[in-house]
Amino acid sequence: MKELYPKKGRVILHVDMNSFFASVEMAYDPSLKDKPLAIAGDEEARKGIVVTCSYEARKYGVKTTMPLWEAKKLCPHLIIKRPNFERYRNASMALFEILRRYSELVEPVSIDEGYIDITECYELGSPIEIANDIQQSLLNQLDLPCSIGIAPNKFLAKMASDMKKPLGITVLRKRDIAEVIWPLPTVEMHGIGNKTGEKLATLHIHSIGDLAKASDFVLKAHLGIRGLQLKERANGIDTRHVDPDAAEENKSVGNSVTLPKDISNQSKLLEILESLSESVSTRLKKKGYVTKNISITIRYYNRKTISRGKKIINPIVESKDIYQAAKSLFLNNWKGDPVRLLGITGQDLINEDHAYEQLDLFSYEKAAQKEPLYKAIDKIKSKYGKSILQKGSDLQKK
DNA sequence: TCTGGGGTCCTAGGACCC
DNA sequence: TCTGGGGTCCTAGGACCC
Repeated sequence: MKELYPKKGRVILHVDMNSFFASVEMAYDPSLKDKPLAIAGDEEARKGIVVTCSYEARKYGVKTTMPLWEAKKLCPHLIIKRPNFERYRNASMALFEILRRYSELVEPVSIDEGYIDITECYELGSPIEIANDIQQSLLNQLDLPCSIGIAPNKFLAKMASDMKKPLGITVLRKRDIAEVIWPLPTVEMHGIGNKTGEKLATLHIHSIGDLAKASDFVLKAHLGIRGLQLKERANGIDTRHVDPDAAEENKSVGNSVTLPKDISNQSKLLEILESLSESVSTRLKKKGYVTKNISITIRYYNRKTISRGKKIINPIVESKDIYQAAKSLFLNNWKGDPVRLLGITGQDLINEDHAYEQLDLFSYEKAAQKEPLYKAIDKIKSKYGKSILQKGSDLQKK
């Protein structure tokens, strides 16, 4: 790893697709081009918020997360489409394939953005030429527009890609920071949201420049170590590497639904938990995980939201086991108030190939202490299937 | 007329142990 | 007649991002 990152400076690109979902829809149906388009859920089912919208729609003031009724008021002829995530995932895979033609060091960050380390790609041209080439390729081959930031590190590349949209290419050097970045309000900074912005304002820190010069002591006291990190970023310092494997591993897999109407009926709520268990189970299996921690989320009629979770000794993945855990969490914590949203998340994920190692250490020994060996094995067999039994018989030999 | 769904990371506080 | 000071693990919640 070290030889990949010698002392000399890096050249990092941040590629950020422009209004990605809307652009994908336009690529599928060119008649939508140059029209005000919003991707949004079903209003009747209380999912009517704008997920993404075209630049044409933005001219009317339509914005992401805006309720649909408000967007329609601003732009009465707004075209509305339901999200089609399979389409977006396919487009996403295609675009990262294109990016990997330029460098192996591609790190997807989300469905529509990623970093590329092109430090070693001098034979492909200058950084600006490479960025241009990437932008044109995505446009010609996928009909998808993007903005690209070019900088010596991830943070500055990210800030740079935000500066010109759509179809921008922006170079941000260390020496430009004071002029370009420092005058911006703190909330413009990646990593600072409204809450932190407000907090900083009470400390008389309004611009990114204020943050860059703020006292370590004050930042540490009010924001913890995160405050010191933000200050470093504000000074253009960011030592994170572009890691192609970063997005490979999941830390959690969850599903949630906002209900079309608030529900107080227990058996209906349990039915919903059951179907959520199935989708979480399916997704865990598809990704090859088992989980050691199930948590549920309950959002009430008044939007008050709680989460309750518990560790599970024996990793699980079957939907009936997930449902079992979710159901008991729910019954132990729900007091009968109308529910707006339910969710189930599996955390503490383990690759299924490693799951039996965990079994060896925990359930197997524990079960064996309390009951005859054959019974313990039966139990494990019924829970985890034959593949585990084979590992179990290996154990027996020892 | 309200405010989706998928995640990650961090932290505070309690339990527990030495 | 007073109750230290670590460390770790776990849970719940908050902030942030796309």
